[in-house]
Amino acid sequence: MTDRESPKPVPPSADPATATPWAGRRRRVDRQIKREAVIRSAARAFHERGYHNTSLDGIAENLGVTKPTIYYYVASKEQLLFECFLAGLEPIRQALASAAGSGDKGLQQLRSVIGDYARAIASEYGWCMVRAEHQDLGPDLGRQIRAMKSEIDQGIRALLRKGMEDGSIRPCDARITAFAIAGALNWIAHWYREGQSMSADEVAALYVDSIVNGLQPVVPAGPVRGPVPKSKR
Amino acid sequence: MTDRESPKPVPPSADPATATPWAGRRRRVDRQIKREAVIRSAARAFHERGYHNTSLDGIAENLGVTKPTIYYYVASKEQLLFECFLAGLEPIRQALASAAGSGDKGLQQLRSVIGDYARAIASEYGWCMVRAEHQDLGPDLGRQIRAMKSEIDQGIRALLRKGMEDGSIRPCDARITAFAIAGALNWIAHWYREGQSMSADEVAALYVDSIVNGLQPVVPAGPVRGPVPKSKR
DNA sequence: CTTTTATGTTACTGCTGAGTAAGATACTAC
DNA sequence: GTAGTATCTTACTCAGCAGTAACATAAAAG
Repeated sequence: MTDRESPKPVPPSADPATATPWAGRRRRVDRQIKREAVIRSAARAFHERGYHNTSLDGIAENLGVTKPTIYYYVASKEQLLFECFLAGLEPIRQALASAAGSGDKGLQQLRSVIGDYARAIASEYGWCMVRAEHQDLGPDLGRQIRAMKSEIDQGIRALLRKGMEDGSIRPCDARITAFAIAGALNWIAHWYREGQSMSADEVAALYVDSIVNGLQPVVPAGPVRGPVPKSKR
Repeated sequence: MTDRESPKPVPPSADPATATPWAGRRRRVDRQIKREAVIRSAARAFHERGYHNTSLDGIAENLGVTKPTIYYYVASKEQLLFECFLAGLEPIRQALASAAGSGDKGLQQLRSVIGDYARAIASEYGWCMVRAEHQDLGPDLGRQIRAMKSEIDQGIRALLRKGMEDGSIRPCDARITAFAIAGALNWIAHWYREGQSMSADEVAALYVDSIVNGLQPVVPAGPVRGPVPKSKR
């Protein structure tokens, strides 16, 4: 057949996104780095073709490697999706944690979380974080994912309630509003592509504005509170 | 129940959701009805287990039938997903069309669309409408789905622009805002389940409120000309 | 009753892709 | 050098499932 001599001609990838630790001849590169490269490559592939339409052979090929190598770094395809999920979730967790650390009012904390959340979803792992389904993972990992998603949800609801208590957020149904906010943000994974017209920061800013201010032409109920620097006045 | 004398006596099967036209002994039932039952059953299964985790054998079993029968009514699994998508999309199309028919201002039209959209997503086909991926369908059907999704998106953007022109909607980025609105609504498919605490109408109303009014404690600048209440502070 | 057609079934095929066993090769340590 | 180990490959197995062929039966038509 077309079986030429196949001494793997490693493609010297220029784009850091396609870069692979298997580029050079060295074999003993930090294991952790290779593992992360596997996860990263998987995340990109899942995002592009969807989890079920992505084969491990394909992921391996993108890395210039064969399938068993994947298994050398990761236990299973499920595990791989799970790791991608974790990578996408982590920044969101941190966003909630750091917001809680500030002494700001509820609305201001929420603004900060929404911005960070938007940037996280726009990242490579955003899609996996949004679309990792418990149905695709065994009962054990499935439960874990559900728990973590719920944790984020509860965090947003808590901020909403806090804002309602301190008067920075108008009274609303915390459950539904949290769903609406998360949904709006999660959807970013469906249309945003890096390197297109808008940067993640720009998207984040517009989302904050959109969610916080809604659609109506409005007048703030009072003088701008809190640490709103140099912009107005 | 309120099931009156119907020309189609399907005695057994209590829950109308699980009802199947293959219940009785009669074979010659309206073909269209059976076809719709297949699509409906598929939609439910896709929603529960995900498209790729659902086998046609399973769908058939739920209907009390075997797989080749499915193929008697539908050309392929892809086609089946496509039909579910169409069933979910149609009400949204109608919502946009009927809103455009009214003489209302942009914001009011959008309110109406958001409500109808929310109800549509909460329906059985909502999940399929949101989650049908062009990657799961061949190039032909994939293109069609993309086109229709884009059509909805453009419809929402048009309403936003209209509202901005007639002053009923504050100035904003139509593209991003449309994405945020659609995302918030689409997410309903991920958490809403019929027969739980909230009806689709209640959800729809809360979504309209949330999207239109945002989070800030505000006072509409619209018809009410009165001074800003000093309730706060 | 006989023929035709609509509707279903049983019993397959064939492919794709996850996961594995066993062995090869390069790196490190001694 | 040689032994030991980390890393990667070739070459499989095996199950699930979309899709099909060929046959069966009920209803309608003549």
